[in-house]
Amino acid sequence: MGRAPCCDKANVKRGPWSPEEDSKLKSYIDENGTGGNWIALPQKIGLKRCGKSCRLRWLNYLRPNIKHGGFSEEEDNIICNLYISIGSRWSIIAAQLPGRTDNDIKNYWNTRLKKKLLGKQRKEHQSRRVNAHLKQEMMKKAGNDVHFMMNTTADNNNKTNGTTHQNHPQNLYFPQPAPTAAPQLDSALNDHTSIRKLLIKLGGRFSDIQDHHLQQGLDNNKLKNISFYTPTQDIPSTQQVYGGHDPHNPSMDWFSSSMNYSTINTNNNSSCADELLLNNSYDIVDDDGMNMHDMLVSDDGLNSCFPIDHEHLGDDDHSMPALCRNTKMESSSVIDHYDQAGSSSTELLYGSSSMAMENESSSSTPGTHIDITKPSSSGGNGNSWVHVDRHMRPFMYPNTIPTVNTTTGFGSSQQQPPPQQQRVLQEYGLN
DNA sequence: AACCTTGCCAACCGCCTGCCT
DNA sequence: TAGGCAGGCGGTTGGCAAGGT
Repeated sequence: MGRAPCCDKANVKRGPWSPEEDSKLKSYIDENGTGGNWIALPQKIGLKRCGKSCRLRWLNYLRPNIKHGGFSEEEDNIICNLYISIGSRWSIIAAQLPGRTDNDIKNYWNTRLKKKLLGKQRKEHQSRRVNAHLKQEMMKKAGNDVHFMMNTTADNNNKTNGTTHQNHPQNLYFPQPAPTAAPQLDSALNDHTSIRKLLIKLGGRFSDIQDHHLQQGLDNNKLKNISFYTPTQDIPSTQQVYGGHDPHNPSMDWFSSSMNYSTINTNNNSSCADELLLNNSYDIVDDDGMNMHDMLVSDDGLNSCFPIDHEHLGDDDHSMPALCRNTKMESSSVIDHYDQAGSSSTELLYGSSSMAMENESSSSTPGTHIDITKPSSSGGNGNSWVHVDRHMRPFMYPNTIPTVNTTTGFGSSQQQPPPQQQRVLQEYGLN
């Protein structure tokens, strides 16, 4: 036996609201408020509507300062960012967008934004496949013994600085061709996963990184120590942004709206920890110029990681670090190294003693190279180059944004969000 | 012109949560 | 402490409009 209905459905009107009904409801609430009882309200007004229906009508359409349609790019970004972090918690998302209702955002996401993003993803996917194909073709032509970048320490000082680092690393060696191949989405990916993968490429980060890596075959147990931290400094004062940080329950990750490859001042004597700016993400590009994925450097220098997207790697790239955990970005740190299957294999020594930084004479030269020395039992030097480019500092979310009460609509700046929402806001550091 | 498809979105449904008695 | 009730919320539906055939 189900729950009793909240009202007598036989005696209530359903369907679209008439202007008269709207007028009655609005004028009554303007004068009297709801009286804290939506169920009783329609009887007071003489409306043959369910109390819940009245509440919804008020919240979604009649209350002041409601905006409909015309979502801005910034709002899109915020919605995407929050969706990545907390999923379909529309009321929470709506609370961060003044004038927007959860219903509006939900509809907008389901009908437009999701498709818009998937459309972008198709283009990216298509472009990536063409790039990979071109790379293989070029490698065949060049021969296996030819390297695009020399990786011996002796060569480092002789390199011409900055000549290959000006733009996005994916463009360094392989010009971006016009897409010609038919788009092919990975049929194994469901809608949500596709969006998440796309949003990673757009600069977002998932809090539930376990899910992401599990999809790539990594052992969940190996990921327990990974933490992402939300930056807390250098918040742009003019940008309306939101967010939070809970090191034990990481949630609000970053969303970098664009790339900006900045300088990492490097010299042979400095440690990597000094040079890789904390709270920034970096592209990791292998020595073939292929973008492997992003690296995140946390605010305490710990728990950096290299979530490598194997989809971008060629067959010969699987020996590159798939994931590095508990990494302190300084001298002689050891990075756990997992292969694509998630098995712990070798460790990478990552520190200034084994790190030969490309000699960059000018601080305005974007990018740097970091030599990751792979220790071997024979003591040999298994150098391989990764290219590190700094992303633009992502916009971050201070905890100072007043919560808009979408649930009552009254005196929104005065009232607290309902308990459920308060709890979730607190959980995600949005209160 | 008629029919069909698609997109959009207002409104509803039903479950969950928290408050009150 | 348990049960009832109302609020809150996310998923889903249904109707309308626009576009396509």
